[in-house]
Amino acid sequence: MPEGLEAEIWRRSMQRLVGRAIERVEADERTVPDGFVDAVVGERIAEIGRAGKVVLVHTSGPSIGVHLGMTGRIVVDGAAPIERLEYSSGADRPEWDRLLVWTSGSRDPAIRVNDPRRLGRTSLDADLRHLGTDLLAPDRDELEMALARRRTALKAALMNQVVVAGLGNLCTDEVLFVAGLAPDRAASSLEKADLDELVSAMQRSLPVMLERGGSTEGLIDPDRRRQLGACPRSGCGGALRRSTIGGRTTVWCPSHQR
DNA sequence: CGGCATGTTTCGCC
DNA sequence: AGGCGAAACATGCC
Repeated sequence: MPEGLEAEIWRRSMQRLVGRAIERVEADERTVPDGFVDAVVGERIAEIGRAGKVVLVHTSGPSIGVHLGMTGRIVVDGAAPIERLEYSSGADRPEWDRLLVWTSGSRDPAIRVNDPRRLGRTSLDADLRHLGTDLLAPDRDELEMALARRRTALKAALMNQVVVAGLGNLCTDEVLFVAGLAPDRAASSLEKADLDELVSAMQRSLPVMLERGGSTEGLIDPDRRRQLGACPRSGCGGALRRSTIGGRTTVWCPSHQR
């Protein structure tokens, strides 16, 4: 579920936690660093941030980085900002809880990270300097330089967090679809006009998906990813295709993406 | 049962 | 040396 858009939704929903003190923490030792609990108990939550797909809980002590892997989600004060779990039943079983944070004056955990597949990780003061331009505020020149030095397919480059922080499989397919760029093009083959189109597509499509609820809310939605069928771009008349690019299932329209 | 899944890290090969 | 693709990781679901 989590790409940068989901992380942003959780970041916003966690603003209410600012100012509270962390009173108790339970963590799955396999998904947090050594000494994690002792390092954060007693600290006050100062600010909630985001870096790409990572939700950052800045405290009066260390900064906690929550990465949700493929299937993780965050429940805030007992309420889930994102209920829908596309690739699981949504059962939300207690044994899938990986991190529980209780704060002053709350009965439910203020933060509950639930992750069936356990590919998510929690970090302390992680070095985030290697991340590329953010998916919700793309810097055209930075993106141009990053893409120019890649020799992979365009899609693989965009999903690399060093190139763009926060883009995952679904958002990348959506952005390329809107931009009219083929995912299997060489990343370094983009011309000025292609770059403009790519940045514009990110600026137009990602905020809309964000407001609608996340990565599954684009034109290339989960139903189309399964069923394929006609290209949803008006006047295109092409047919969606499924390919493997950059090791990931890719849905695109060879008719208008070039 | 086989295959697939919104992600990252590791390994081996250029 | 550094970057790339495939495999590994871990678990649930169709």
